[in-house]
Amino acid sequence: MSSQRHNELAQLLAEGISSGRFPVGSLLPTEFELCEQHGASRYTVRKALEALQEMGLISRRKNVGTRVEATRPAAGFTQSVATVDQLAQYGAEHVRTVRNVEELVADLELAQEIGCAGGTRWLRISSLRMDSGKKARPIGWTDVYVDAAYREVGWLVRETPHLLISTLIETHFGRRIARIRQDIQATSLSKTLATELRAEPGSPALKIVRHYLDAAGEAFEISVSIHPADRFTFSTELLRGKDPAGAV
Amino acid sequence: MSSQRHNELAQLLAEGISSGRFPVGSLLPTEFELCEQHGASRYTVRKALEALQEMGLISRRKNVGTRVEATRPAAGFTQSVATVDQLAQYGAEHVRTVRNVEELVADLELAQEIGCAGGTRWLRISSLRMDSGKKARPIGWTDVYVDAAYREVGWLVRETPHLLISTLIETHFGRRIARIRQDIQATSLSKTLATELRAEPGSPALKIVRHYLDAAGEAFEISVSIHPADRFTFSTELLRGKDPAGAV
DNA sequence: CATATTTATTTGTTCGAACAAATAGACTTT
DNA sequence: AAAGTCTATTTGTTCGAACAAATAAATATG
Repeated sequence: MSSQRHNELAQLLAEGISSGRFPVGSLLPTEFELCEQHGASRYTVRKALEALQEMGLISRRKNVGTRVEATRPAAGFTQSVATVDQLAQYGAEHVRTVRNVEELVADLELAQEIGCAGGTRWLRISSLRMDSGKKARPIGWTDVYVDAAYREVGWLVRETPHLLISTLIETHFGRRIARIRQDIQATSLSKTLATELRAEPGSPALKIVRHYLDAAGEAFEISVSIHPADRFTFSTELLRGKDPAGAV
Repeated sequence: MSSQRHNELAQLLAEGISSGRFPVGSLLPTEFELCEQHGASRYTVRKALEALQEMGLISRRKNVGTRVEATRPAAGFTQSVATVDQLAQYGAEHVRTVRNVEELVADLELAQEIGCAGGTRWLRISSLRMDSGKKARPIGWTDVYVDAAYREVGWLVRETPHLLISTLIETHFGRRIARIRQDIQATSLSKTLATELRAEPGSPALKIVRHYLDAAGEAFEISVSIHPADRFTFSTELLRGKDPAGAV
């Protein structure tokens, strides 16, 4: 599999670095020396060094050489989400069915659950997430708490069952999401929710709480989603970033 | 600055892609064709394609060619994780206690659970995650499946209870993580796990499955973590990126 | 007709060679 | 001694060539 020459070499060197044979701050042998020492072409040597460089283990400068920077990779991974829909993992095939819209004041229990100040006013929009088609059971229940100033979305929301509420607020009120905080927990289904979702009471479920924050850090929308365990998986893909600009 | 041949070529091709001249899903000219068309060596062409590949604009397969995957590099909201530790949300205050190391062949059930091919060989390292201090109950159980080729980590792992196994593999074997896929589900605790974790059997728990993939997309490590609902919340913060390339 | 087998195509890996660009260190000049 | 110049060294870029590995498509085989 990975027994290509440059992979082997990279591994060898990485080992030498982590073992301390090539201490941080010291210089590795030059490319040509490495060629001789390992009987490899310069291409192979360079490809191996390239890998170490991407891991952030070494840096290189002309007429200086290859300097050891770290004993182990500390590179960054990033998740990239193009749209908020994508974050919520609701595609066009998922539709919202609004079950209840209600204005309320956060008591202590609610404040605790969604992490807001007690006594604040919210519009709560409760809805089922359906797998657009058919008779299938819903994939989740969502309570969206919207800053009471935007109570008009309570109307809009029924007309556009495929749009996310956060999108509605962004487009209709111009309040731009700057940051989203997302907490994922396991929980078990309450009796009332279980009947709505046609699932077993007490069975395990995924609970996702999202805070939509503006640039000032104020949460103007908070959503709480409950998904029965067998109907929803939250998937994330993290990619390693380049950052050739040099190390931290 | 970037007037190297391969940089120019990369830019040219990226432009062709975003303009629609090379639509998503279509195939780019073959390497040799690009050589002729642009009077460049194959090395130069490949280096340009490499760059596009890292941007996620293209994918490549032998005897198929170079397929256009996206018109522009993904942007929008990004989560940034500096280290793999951070992703796992294990800080220095969390320590691993290895409970079992075992080599096994994936049967259908396991293949299903961790999403690998049936019949593949793995080394399974089972451990408890402790809140470094004290008498507190463990925060989770982790089964790490490592490509059987790296069975030696079975030893290393006991000597360095604070290092993540993925880090061990990167430094000792030079196999670089390019991508991490993470699936989060709700589940309920089995009897055996419940006793290990000193929790109620059948109580809800968070199950996190991570695939550590190399550049070729092959998973060389898979971890399955189980956290009792009340002891662990998975938190994520997404920031809106700039993306001057134009909006969504 | 279904199943191996072969073949052609395309990307992946490796080599050897040459010149370019940067720069540390030695050398020269003022 | 300070400033500029040269030079040797080291990484960076580019070329040309050859073979390996994967695999889609064509062909042969049962």
